[in-house]
Amino acid sequence: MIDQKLANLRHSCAHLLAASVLDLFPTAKLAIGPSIEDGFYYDIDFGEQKITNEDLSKLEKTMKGKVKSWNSFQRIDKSKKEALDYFKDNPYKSELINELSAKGENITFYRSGEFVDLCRGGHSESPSKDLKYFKLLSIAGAYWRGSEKNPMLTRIYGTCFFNKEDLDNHLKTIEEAKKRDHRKLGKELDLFVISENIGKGLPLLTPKGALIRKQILDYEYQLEVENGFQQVFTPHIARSEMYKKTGHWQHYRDVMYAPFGIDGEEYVLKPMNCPHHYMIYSSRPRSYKELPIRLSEAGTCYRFEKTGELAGLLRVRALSIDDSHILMTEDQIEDEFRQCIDMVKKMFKAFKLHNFYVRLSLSDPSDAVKYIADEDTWKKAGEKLEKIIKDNDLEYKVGKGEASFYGPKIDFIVRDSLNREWQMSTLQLDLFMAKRLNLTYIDEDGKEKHPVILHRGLTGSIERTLAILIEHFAGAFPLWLAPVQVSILPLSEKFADYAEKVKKELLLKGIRTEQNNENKTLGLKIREATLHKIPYLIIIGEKEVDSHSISVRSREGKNLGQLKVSEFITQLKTQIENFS
RNA sequence: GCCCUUUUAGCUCAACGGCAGAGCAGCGGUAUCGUAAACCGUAGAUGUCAGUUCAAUUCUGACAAAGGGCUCCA
Repeated sequence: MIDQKLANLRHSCAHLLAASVLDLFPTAKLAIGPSIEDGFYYDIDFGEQKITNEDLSKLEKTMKGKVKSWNSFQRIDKSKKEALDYFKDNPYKSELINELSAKGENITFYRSGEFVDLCRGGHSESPSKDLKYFKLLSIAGAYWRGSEKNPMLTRIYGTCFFNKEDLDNHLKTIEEAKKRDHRKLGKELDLFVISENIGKGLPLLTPKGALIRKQILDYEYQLEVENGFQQVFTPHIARSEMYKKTGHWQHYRDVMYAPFGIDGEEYVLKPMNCPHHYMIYSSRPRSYKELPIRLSEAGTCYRFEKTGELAGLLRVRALSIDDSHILMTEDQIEDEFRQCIDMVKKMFKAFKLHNFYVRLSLSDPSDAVKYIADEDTWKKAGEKLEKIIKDNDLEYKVGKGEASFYGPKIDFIVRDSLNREWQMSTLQLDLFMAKRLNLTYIDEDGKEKHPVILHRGLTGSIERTLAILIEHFAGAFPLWLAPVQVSILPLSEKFADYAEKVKKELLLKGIRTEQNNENKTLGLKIREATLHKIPYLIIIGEKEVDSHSISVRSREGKNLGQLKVSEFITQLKTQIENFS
């Protein structure tokens, strides 16, 4: 958590920015300027004027000059009328004032130097002394009050610290983080490409990228087998009619691609796997004895994401969801959730992802059109999930309005290299769909009942997971995930034959091995392999050939000395098997 | 989709409105080498389409793609 003093400093810096903006752009209209996790921003309506990055340094200069006369922030209480009068030309402030007054809250202004702004307070006590180490970072667009129906304001982001060292460190951290950006590493390590000819948001996995994907899926498959899941396989399209029945047509239409005709029937690309799995369930009568049925598939889905939303592998238009649908009786809910939570925890441990949090995603009753209407069922489902979270000792935040249209969910959120949050695992409780599609089972009393459905995404999206893992490991994947595990570097062509023999031995034992016979110096070969983050290098020269051994070097630069091939294989195997 | 920014060779970067230049990678050779860059040679580019101009990589506009945000979301 950010301490209040720093937040106050940053908010004060937002005031300073706003005052300087008015100096340089007198007709600009201020909206709001809060402090945020890594700094602050101010949203401003510049009207017809355009502001560019060059203006940021001008603004910084003005801020540096202005702050010298800012000795304090003084509170000024105003009546609604006085306040509205002061901001009569500013629709944003007026809107805020009217709202505050409607809620019966006090209306306070704060003065610093000659600048006065509507503000609830929380400032630096001596701005002229403390407010020195700041930087304006970027210009962005942001809709007033976050709604795309409102006008777009210009948002200026900045950051601020109490001393130069903290500021420099922060800026350095941002630079460092850019180096582990999965798009940059994806190119450098040859893991995936996005071709303009194929289309945006449609990543192509290269052999190395595809290998990591396979490793992830193989791991999950093993985990699922241990937990009683069964794999299915389903096509990428389905009749539009199906989605009209599920309600996706009404609630999900804007991310589905336009339908196309086959034999006079209307079809769409599937935006999720649920209906396909349900139809497997309903293909024959089900007994309560069969439940829970856990169907699973890494299914590729197609979603229309707006251009501006696409981001490397983190947000794509064709995504593979490691999707499962568990159909069960009501009294199996707790056990199934517990099992899935354990699987998620285990998987996160295998990926060494420790920095994640849990979000209980509920509906937002004020946005009723977004959800299937039935308040009682929603309430019941939400309470059930909250209890499950508590029973499993998970710390959580509540995400109002984050639910799926068919039910609340437990989401697992991780961060990327730029500290942005991304949802990975998701466990969704669905008390609606079985009834709606008339999915049934015969219970012990001989009566037909509707199963409860748990939608489970283990990583959520394989593409996103790949991106998160690339950034998390900075490309240096643990041995079990590394696309190339060992590279053999013969000192010269003379040793290529012996190297070939060693390579065969490793390949035979399932170690992913490459051999670099290029006519290059050893130093260069080591450099290249290290830059490609290959976990182990085997160096072969006269010594090794003579003693029937190999020399091993790790990607960290450690010389592990000379050993027998069989010893090395044993070491690798142990490491691979005990990764989690 | 919207706001801001960017686009020069496979990659990283140069070039006042006046002949587009380098390093690495590639290709052809030479050296047969002991733990992060051997040496010589060679080929390769201004995102697309308009406009202004005697002259455009450079200025203007449209389009495309990419990046940072907003909205949305796995």
